[in-house]
Amino acid sequence: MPELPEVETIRRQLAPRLVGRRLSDGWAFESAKFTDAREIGSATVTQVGRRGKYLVIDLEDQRQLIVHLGMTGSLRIAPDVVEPTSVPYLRARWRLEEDRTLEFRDTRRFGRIAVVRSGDYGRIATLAAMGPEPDDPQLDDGGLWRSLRTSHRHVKTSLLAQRHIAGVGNIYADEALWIAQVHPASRRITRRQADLLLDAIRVVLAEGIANGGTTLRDYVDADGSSGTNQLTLRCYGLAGTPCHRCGSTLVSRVIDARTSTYCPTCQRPR
DNA sequence: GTGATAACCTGCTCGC
DNA sequence: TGCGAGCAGGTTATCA
Repeated sequence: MPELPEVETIRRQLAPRLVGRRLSDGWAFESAKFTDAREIGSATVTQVGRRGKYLVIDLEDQRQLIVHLGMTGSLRIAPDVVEPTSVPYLRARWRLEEDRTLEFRDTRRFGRIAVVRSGDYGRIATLAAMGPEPDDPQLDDGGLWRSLRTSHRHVKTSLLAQRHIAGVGNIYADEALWIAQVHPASRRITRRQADLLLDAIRVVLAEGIANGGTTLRDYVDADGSSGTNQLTLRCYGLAGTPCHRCGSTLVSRVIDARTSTYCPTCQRPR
């Protein structure tokens, strides 16, 4: 389930292989989520960027190819094939030179592809309203706290909404909340808790990038390799095991339709 | 405008 | 062994 570290890992791998190369002959699986892939025509890649969990590929003609990997999406350079439908779960494909293709596979079809004029994200509501990147200085000095104060939702739900801070998903939210000792269902957090939470988010995302992402089941990078960050998780998916900090048993609870794991002792609700 | 909830989608796990 | 139900979860749409 790609979050910021997984998307950033893929971005770093794809950038040197795509910049300066021409995409052409886009093919798409028959779904409105992917058919924009056909709109590329023929265009040279000038930059491979990222915004939150979205890959943003700049094209020479002032357009951008936007790719969201959803839960099971992968983007990689692969050998060309005559018949795209013969490739399992292939949802989009663009030809590169030298009999290579850029292919997007997505088992569950939760991903999305869009081609837009540069910066025109009106069709992609989450991207249009995306909050600052985690390393953005505007989150410092209480910036995250002030933003979270505007919402009365559960703090974890706010983190996942992408409006207050970009790129955090279920795994890294659970990890950061555990480190900061904040209960995921808190509706109000203190300035100090928010500061600790911001630091924790930065730590877990940096670890995730350093470890090449978290592979629980589907995620692979642009080389088809799994990440290793799942080996360092402190909380996510560990319900029923002892808390590394206090020894209490971690518990799992559904909060706003998202499974959340936390320590009932370290992370007490306010 | 905000918050809550259902739907999308398919492979995997578990219980019978 | 085989089948069906439930679960996983990021985003969007809909409703209150």
